[in-house]
Amino acid sequence: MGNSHQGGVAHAATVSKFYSQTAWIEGRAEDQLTHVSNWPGMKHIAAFPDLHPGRHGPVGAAFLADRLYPQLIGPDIGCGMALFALDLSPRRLKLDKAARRLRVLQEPLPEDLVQDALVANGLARPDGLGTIGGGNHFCEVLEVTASEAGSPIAKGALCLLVHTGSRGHGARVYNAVDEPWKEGFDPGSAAALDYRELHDAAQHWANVNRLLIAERAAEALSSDAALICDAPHNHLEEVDGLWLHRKGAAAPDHGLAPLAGSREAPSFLLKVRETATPDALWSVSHGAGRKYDRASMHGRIKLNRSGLAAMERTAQGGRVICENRDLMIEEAGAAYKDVTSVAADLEDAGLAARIATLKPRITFKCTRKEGQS
DNA sequence: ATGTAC
Repeated sequence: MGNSHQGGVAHAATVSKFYSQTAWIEGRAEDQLTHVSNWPGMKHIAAFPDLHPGRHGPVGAAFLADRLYPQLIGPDIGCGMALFALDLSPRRLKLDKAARRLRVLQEPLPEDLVQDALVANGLARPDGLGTIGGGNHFCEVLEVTASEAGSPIAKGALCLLVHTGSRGHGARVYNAVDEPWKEGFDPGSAAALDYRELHDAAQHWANVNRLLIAERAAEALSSDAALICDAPHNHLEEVDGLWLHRKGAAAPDHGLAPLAGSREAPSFLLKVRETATPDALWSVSHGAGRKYDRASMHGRIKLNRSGLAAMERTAQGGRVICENRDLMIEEAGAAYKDVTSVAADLEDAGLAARIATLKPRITFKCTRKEGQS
C-alpha cells in the first residue's frame, strides 16, 4: 500500500496504489490504470480505494503529466463536494416536511437570481445555474453522529452536502474540444491555452453552483448554511510546470474533504495530510466509489409492487427524493463500495483521518418530470 | 454529465 512501482513498459508512468489487498477493485479499472500509465507524457498516477472503471480512464485517481488530457477530466469540469454547517437542530428537522420543501431544488433558479449571480461572480452563461443535475449528483441533509478533535462540526449538528458540478457549462467546454485529442495537448499549444481558460471558468462556475444550491436548500429549510469546505474532484491544476488531472479524486480544501458514502451508508469528513504524501498527488478519494455499473444495477435490484416508495425511506429512517425509477436503482446503496473500508484504506495509507461521521437524513436527487417513469 | 434530438 502506498508503495510506488514502475509499470512493465518502458517510459510508463509510476503508479501508487493507496488501497489494500482486500479492496473491491475491478480488473477493468486496473487495466485502465495500466493503459493510461502508457499515454505520452504521463509521469505519475495515484489510485485510491474508490477506483472504478470510467469512459476514458479509471475514476478515483489523479494523473500527473507533461501534457493536457481533457478526456481525463470529462464533461463535468469542476464537479466536487461542498459541506456546509446548517443552523438547525435535528429535533427541529421534520423529515417529511423538509423533504417536501427541498423539492424546490428541481425548479430553475428564478431568472432575477440567476442574473444577480452571473454579475456578482463574473460568470458568462446561466446553463442551469442553481440546479444539481443528474447522475450521482445530490443535495443532502446529514446529522453528525460522531466528531473527533479538530472537527469543525460538533456531534448532533446538521449539515448539508452538495455534490454537483458545472452542468451544461462544463459539458459545452468539453464537447467543443477539437478531436482528435487522444495524444493530449502540448501545454504551449493554442488548443491547450484555450482549454485551460475555458476549464478554469467552468471550475469557477461549478464552485458558485454549489454555493447557490446550498443557499437554496438552507432557505427551503428556513436555516443558514455556513461553508466548511468545498473540494473539487474533476479538474486540471498546474503543479511545478506539470499538469495534475483529478478524476473522482478530491483536492482537499484547507486540509478537509468530504468522503461521500451512499443513502444507506454514512459519509465522513476527512482531515487530509496533504504534505506528507506527494505520491498521492495531494489528493484523496471523494466517495465510496461505484461497485457495480449503472446498467448491471437493473438486474440486481428488484423493486416490488410498492416500487419506488420502498426506497424513499432508508433503513436508517432517512428520506430520499428520487422520482426517476431508473436513477433510484442505479444510485442504490448497493451500487457503491463499503465506504468504511475506503476510509480505512486511506487511513492505513497515512493519507487522511476521519474526523466526523455524517448520517444521511434527506437526500434530494430529482422530482418527477413529465414523461418520466 | 449534459442538452438536444429522435
